[in-house]
Amino acid sequence: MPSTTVEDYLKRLYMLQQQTERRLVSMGSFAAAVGVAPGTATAMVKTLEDSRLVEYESRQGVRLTDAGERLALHVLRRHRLVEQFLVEVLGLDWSEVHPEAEVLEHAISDKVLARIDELLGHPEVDPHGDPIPTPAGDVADRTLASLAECEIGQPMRVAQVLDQDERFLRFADESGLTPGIDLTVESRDDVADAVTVRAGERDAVTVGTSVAAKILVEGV
Amino acid sequence: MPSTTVEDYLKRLYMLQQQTERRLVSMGSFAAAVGVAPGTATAMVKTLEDSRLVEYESRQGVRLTDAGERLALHVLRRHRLVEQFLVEVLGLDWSEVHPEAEVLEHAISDKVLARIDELLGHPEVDPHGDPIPTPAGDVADRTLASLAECEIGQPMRVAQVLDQDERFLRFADESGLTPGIDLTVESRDDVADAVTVRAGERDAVTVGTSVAAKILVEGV
DNA sequence: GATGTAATTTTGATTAGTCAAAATGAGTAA
DNA sequence: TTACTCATTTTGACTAATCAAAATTACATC
Ligand SMILES: [Mn+2]
Ligand SMILES: [Mn+2]
Ligand SMILES: [Mn+2]
Ligand SMILES: [Mn+2]
Repeated sequence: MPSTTVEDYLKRLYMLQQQTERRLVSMGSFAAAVGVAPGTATAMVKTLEDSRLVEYESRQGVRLTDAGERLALHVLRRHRLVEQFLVEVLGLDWSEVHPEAEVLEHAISDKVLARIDELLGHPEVDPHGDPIPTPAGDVADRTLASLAECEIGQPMRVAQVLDQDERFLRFADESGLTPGIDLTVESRDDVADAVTVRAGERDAVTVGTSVAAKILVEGV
Repeated sequence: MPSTTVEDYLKRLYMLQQQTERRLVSMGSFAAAVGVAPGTATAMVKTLEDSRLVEYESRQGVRLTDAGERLALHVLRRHRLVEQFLVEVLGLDWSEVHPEAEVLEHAISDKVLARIDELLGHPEVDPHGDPIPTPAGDVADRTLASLAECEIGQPMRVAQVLDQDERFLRFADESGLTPGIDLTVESRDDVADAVTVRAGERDAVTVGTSVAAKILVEGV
């Protein structure tokens, strides 16, 4: 029933909300995230408000209602299950599935989604380690540290990579920074703005802090 | 690049053309097949003509150009491969895949399509026995007889079922009239407008001629 | 040839989604 | 207070896709 466009707006809003205090998202950041002109976002937010999918206070910001969040999580579930499917069943590379899923997430029926979920054995995360919401709309919230802040010298395991960019993901792959890989942070240099990690037998890899911040790890 | 709407118009036009002499399709039948008002079809045909996807002579009819046919066959290929995939890989029933494919055919990239094709072992027909166009746009044209006209008493094999309706397909399934099944036409009664067929050990099944005409068979 | 019918095209409107640019307003600095 | 700045909203316009209903036209019939 909701259009592809509406689904994308809601999904974006959900993701933005996760990073804001009081879940309130400014029109400016919303428009930028969706990739439309500010006035377009204002217009769309008003129609979403009419459909009771968001709450909106002029000049204050916008936030999802419960119905809106439910829908957003449903889209997110489709997106991530599709990504996992494309990698596990069709053998695509994790660096190329995001744009595919961005389209397919709007074309998968509940029935097909359920079959995919089954075929994959009800996975909890997608190829990037992003948690897959349950059909009921629950999202596991692990509190993960990033390579930029975790303890030095402790054995860690990569759990999640916070960037869908194709080039970034290929780089992460080549550097052995993919979900499931065990490693330790060898050193951190604030002046050089760099972090050095070692994964098993591999050569140590040094990356800038902004990249380190996108690799989330859990204790092992 | 072409919209979902354009893809559907072209696919429909291709299928209609197959049934007309000189490949010329009247506006009335085109509009009806797509399910829009006559004026809507006229408007769309004009924009398709601007894109050189169809030839159009006012009050005469419309026909695909080579470029239009190429595109139509590409959509048809996606549609049928998706149907086959849904049945073979995800285990959906052949009676329910058509509407799913009607949406998914617009959301599958060339890359994903190639992987699906590979995973399925390059099938030549979809679950209904419809031929799957090659990537180059070639369609195998078998000349099949239907149960309404084939020879009586000869061993035959069901090759294709010409109706995507869910209820019809469930009925065909229950009657054992699915692609691959061997059978013989026992008798044909013009007065009763009925055809009786027997498949292996099963009880004989009698159907009306209009149904018999939708079940295509090949000699075995 | 005149006329009637039915298919087709044209016209006028509508909805969803979008942008550019003008108008507005809330908060900051003076 | 008064001004200024920058985010936000409003306005006016556009495209794709659609429909209902009026106008046109090709064709068959008388
Ligand atoms: Mn999307
Ligand atoms: Mn992902
Ligand atoms: Mn379709
Ligand atoms: Mn089919």
